[in-house]
Formats: sequence, structure tokens, C-alpha cells
Amino acid sequence: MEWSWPESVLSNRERVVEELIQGRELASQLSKAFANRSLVVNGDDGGSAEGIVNKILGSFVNTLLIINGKESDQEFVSDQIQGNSSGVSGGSTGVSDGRRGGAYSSSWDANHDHAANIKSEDYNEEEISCKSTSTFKDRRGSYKRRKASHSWTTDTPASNIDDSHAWRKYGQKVIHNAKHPRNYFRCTHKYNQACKAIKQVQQVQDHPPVFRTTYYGTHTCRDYPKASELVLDCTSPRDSSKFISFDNANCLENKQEHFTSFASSSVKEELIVKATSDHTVTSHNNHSSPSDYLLSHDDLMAFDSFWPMSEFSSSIDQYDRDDVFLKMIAES
DNA sequence: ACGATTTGACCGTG
DNA sequence: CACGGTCAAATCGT
Repeated sequence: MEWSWPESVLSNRERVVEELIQGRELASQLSKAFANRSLVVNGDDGGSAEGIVNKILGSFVNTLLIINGKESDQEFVSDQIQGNSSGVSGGSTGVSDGRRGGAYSSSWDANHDHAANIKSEDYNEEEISCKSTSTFKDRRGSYKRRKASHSWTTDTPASNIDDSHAWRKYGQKVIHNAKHPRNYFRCTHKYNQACKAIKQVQQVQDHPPVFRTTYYGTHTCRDYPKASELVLDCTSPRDSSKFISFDNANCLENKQEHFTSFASSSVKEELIVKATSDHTVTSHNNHSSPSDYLLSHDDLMAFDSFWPMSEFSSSIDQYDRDDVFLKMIAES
């Protein structure tokens, strides 16, 4: 039952999701930057609120470009980003091309060789179902080595930073030329909710201890305290122009309690964030229909659930998202 | 008893 | 063939 829709359709679809997720993560960083003034990103200015805002804008511009099929037009990209960011931040350096500064490489360069990187994300549904067959035991250790799926890295002084997700360790490996072993974690809900999120934690420095956590994949599970309550509802569900609201002061104001409580509980120590998103989306899922080029409900749910401690929540009612996306794409 | 962790085996990739 | 990512039986912790 293999469907073989054009890969570009699927890759674009997934890339849109990844771009949105990245934007959301950046938004969370921004909130942390506000909550914890000491946040540093990768040693450059990317940790400033302004820098993060620019990256967020770049991420969402990417999304629109992917949808429009204009992502290869780098002049267009630069114009869009710089124009937008200057309007918001009062004229900054804008979003870099992702290589400069090493933080959050953007999709338009990361995806030039996208077709060559079409590999399976480990544990797509096909593989899971395959493993439940008679070959389950025989395929022990079988996997597709991850190449460059959406990932980001944080450096922390402790290995057990609370990122508000439930992780389960599934492996530890001595890494060549590394002093410390690498630890592998998957989401606790990998099986009961088919959550694909994993992370790797490795100590990269002794004194002071620095633990590098690399996240792969996105949480599609819903295992965080009343996340739905964090979905801001201060705009009309039908107001698609505020689909993702980063500048809605009312929202932040109304949810200030949530904001501060999350920030204070999750940022316990000075957090040094090194963002190195190697932003190539990989997938060879072929079971989607062409209409899935528009984000599916699951994708949107995944996006919405991805960042549990994000104070910047989608202000859209979940039941209206498909409509909103249709409208957004049409408007773009 | 049950879930989490440990750890050696397995296997794909480069 | 070395390396690194994952599996799963054994073990541990509550």
C-alpha cells in the first residue's frame, strides 16, 4: 500500500511544521530571555531579545516561503526578513543566513540538498508497525541513522535540566574522542502516544561542568500540566490574522501568572543556550495525500503541544486551525 | 509488581 | 570496519 506522492509535497509539508516549531522554540527562548536576563546564545548576540525576535521572524518567513515555493529566492528571503525585522526591532542586523554565528541555520540553505537527505526519521509509523511484526526481535538495533533532522542544542551546568517533559533513558554510549559517555533519552510516551522526541545528553566540559543536550524531533505527546490552559484564548478563534500571536500584549498580560510561574520554575540556573539547529527535515513518509501539503490537524496539534512552557501560545482554537491555515496560505 | 535504568548486543551508515 | 544509535534482557528502585 505504498503511495508515492511527490517528495517535494511531503518535504515542504514537514518543513513548514519544522519551521513553525522552530519559531515556537525561539519564542520560548525569547520568553526566557525576558525572564532570565543572563541567557546567552552561542556566544553571539543571538541571545538578546532582539536577536531572538529576528530569528523568530526568519523562521516564520521561511514557513511562508516554503508554502509559496520561493525559499530558494534568497534575495526575496533577505528582503523579507530584514524588512520585517527592522520594522519590529528598530533596525537590526536581521537574521543571519544561519551559518554565520552558527545558530539556527535556516531552511533555505539547509534544504538545498534536501532531496539527498531524504532519510527516514527514526521511528516513523511504518517502522513501528514493522517492529510489531514477526521480525521484531530480528531487527533489534535496526534503525536509520539520523542525519540532520530538526535539532537544537542547549548547554547547561547540570545534566538534569527540567524541560518539563518526561524522558526515559534508553541507552548510553562511549563516544570516540569524548571524555564522557553520551546518554540517550526518548520521550516516555514514545509508545503510548507515538511521540518521536528524543534527546542526547553528554558532558562536554569538566570544570565547570557543561552538559550538552541535543534535542531531536518534536513532542507530539500531551503530557504536561494542563497545556490546554496555556493556549491563549484572548483572541477570537476566527481571527486568523493572529494565528500565532507574539505581540499580543493582552495575552501576555492576562496570562502573567502562568508566565512567571513557568519561568521561575523552569529556569533555575543561569542557562547557556547554544542553538545549533541543523535544520534539515528528513522524511520519506509516503502515505499522505496531496491535500496534506496543507498542515494536517496532527501537525498542528504537534506544533501546539511542542512547547509546554512557552508563554507564547497559539491563540487559535484547535478546531479552527485547518481553516485558518487554509486562509493563511491563501493570503500568503 | 511495575516502571526506570543499565548495559551488552545488534546493525546501519560512512 | 569503526562508529554511533537503538534494542531489550537484566537489574534496580519505589
